[in-house]
Amino acid sequence: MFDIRVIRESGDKIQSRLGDRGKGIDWDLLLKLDVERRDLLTQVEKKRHRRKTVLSEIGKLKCQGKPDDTKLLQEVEKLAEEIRAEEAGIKPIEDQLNDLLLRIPNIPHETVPSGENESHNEEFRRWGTPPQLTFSPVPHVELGESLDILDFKRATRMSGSRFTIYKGAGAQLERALMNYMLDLHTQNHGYLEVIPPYLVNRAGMTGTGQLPKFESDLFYIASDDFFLIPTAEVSVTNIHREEILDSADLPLRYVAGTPCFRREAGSYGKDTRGLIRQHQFNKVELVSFTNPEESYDELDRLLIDVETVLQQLGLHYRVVTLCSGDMGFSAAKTYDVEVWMPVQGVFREISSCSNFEAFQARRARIKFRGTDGKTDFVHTLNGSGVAIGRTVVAILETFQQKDGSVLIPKALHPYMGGIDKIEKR
RNA sequence: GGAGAGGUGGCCGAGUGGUCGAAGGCAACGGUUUGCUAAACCGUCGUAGGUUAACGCCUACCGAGGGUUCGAAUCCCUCCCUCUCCGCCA
Repeated sequence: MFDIRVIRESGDKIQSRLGDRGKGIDWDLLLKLDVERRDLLTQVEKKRHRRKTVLSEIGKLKCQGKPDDTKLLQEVEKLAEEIRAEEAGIKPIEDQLNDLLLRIPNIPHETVPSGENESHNEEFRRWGTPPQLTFSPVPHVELGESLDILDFKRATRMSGSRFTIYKGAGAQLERALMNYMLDLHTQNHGYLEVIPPYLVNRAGMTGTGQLPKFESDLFYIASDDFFLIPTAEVSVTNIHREEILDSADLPLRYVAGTPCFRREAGSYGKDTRGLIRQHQFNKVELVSFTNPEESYDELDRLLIDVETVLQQLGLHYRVVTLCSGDMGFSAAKTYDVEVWMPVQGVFREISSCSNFEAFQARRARIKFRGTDGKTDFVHTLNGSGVAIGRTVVAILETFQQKDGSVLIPKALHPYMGGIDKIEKR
């Protein structure tokens, strides 16, 4: 979200930096509403001031036991009426202005490549090599079913498409990954583990940028006006909503392993089979709150923390810098980490690490107090560290053996109760 | 779900109709004093919006929204939240 004052002063600059992302925004209307609002506000405030003055005069007379001054009473009554009418005129203007502001996406950082879609993303670095298999790899769906660790059919029966039952070693693998990642980030990388709510209210969803624009992507509980979180980013970032943090406490780093719920509206026909795109999936999420001048260092750090997971698991991946057109609404800069999927022979997103700068902080009113006593908005960042379901896919497909079994990466052994291989039961 | 109590500045806490954006305390910050620390003393010390070149000035906010009144932190209504007891439940 942008400060209307900044748009007022340097709207042209913002417009040009937004580029294609700023298409469809009515800048003239924005500025017109801003002027209208301030004019009306000035008028009302003058009248309120006059009213206050008159009221205190009336009060003084009362206290002195003097008779009422009808002239003053009349003036106050007239002012009250005018104020009420003018205030009523301001409200819709403010609402409209606010709604427009909430629908402007964040400005890409200057280091973000410009481009319309993912074909313009830039590879930033690459780690490892694709596994050299002596046979043609089996897709994780068939592998999971033949090992009896994934059950898509029965899940569909009770919940529809894009749901899965994990069974036996499959469930254990999912749980092992979650615990391994949480331990890594808390013990080695200094994040504080939290288990946040999975249901949040409208204000929370607006704070991180899901609302008002992307309501159709969310599962909604109408009876209580709750939304299911599409990512722990929402609840963890909202931990500090409407707070003023102490600059000395920054950066604040949190990690949460939670289920995520996404309607996947508009993705019909995409990744319909398997674990890749689910309505419910588990993810370990990293969230940082930093001082503004430190946020890009923090993004680098966050990215490395995420990459450590894949390196320890021995999964081939690459990091891409998203171009302006492929970035999410709230992000100023995003690195996607893409893991190698041997069956499809492509890299698939397994983590997304973003710096939102002050975009979310402004919406959620998360500030810090500097040593000079002044307050300013923090910068927020987050990254998946990493998506569990897709990690399961990568492990199954990368470490599968000719006999249909799957080797478990060493890093997970302590979490798998001594098993180092998943075999048919 | 039922009954009751309550929501005031970073925290504690006073304030039941006008002079209250709000006493007092704690914490914090600046200063004086001082081997150091501590203590004492003085001062500063909420958020947001508008306006100004700036100092500043103005407006709003005592959970949220309405209402009563010339006037509301204070009275009334609705909602939200917290706490206690009961019910239910893991």
